[in-house]
Amino acid sequence: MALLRAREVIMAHFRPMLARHDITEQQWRVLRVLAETGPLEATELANRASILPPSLTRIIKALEEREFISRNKVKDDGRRALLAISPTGLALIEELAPERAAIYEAIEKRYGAAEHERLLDMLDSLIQSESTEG
Amino acid sequence: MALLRAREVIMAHFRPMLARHDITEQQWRVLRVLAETGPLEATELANRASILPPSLTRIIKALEEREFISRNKVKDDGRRALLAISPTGLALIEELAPERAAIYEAIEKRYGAAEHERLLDMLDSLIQSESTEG
DNA sequence: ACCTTGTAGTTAACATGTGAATTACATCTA
DNA sequence: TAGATGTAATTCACATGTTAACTACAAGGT
Repeated sequence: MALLRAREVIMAHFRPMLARHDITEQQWRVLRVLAETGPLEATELANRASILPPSLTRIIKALEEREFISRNKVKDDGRRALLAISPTGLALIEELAPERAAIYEAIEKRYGAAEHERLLDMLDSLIQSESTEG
Repeated sequence: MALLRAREVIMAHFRPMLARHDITEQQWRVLRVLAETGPLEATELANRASILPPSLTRIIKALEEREFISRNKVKDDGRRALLAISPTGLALIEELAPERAAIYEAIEKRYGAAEHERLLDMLDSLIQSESTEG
């Protein structure tokens, strides 16, 4: 599957950066979503980060232990909890942001910025066509 | 990551089929490669199926126990072994082939055959541009 | 022959993917 | 208000992804 291979070669560029800071790709995704979107409940966070609930439970636990995120129970509903990125977590994201941008720029330079954008559009279109009609 | 989501929505169509026959996506990929290419050594098989060696070791073990594949040591080199699909495994692949084709046709119908092909070309191009210069 | 280096596979340890079952809580309804 | 149903999150069991370490064998050099 071409999608699988494409994802591999792209992520290969980011792994060294993530390894240096001792976080996984998924933990990074969770932190980025929280940094960009603000506090979220677990279900919404799982959707936005494309992570399944069981995985998210474990990731939250790990990130909480390292104090990258905090959780506050929602009043009036004992099931839900609001997850928010902490100052420490936010600092990490911001520290990685320039490197992340540089890596994407390098990819665009090799592959072509226009091609890159067109590819993203096509992928979004594919996702839409499949997820709506199902 | 758009690549991740795209892969998810595509694979979602195949999962019910695979679950019915009690094989995983990766096991299916291994069997397909062996069916299409003929007997291979583990390293080559891992590359073609985009599976890492440790995973392949486990998958081979599982497929061997179910007698979907066979392994024969290579003469003159005690490290290598030739992996080949068995008649049982081949029968499974051939049984699934029509359904697989139908699913891809349905996707092309929704998404557009030309778009589909263009997307594959772009992905291959991306893979090339990253894996060669890396 | 011995030692070094390289290669093919495997094992280990930990994180995530995936589906099913379970818990805790909400809500609805009789 | 008790019971049925629905929802959010977790837990369980197993398969894979990922890196590092390790074993087994091969090839070369001394």
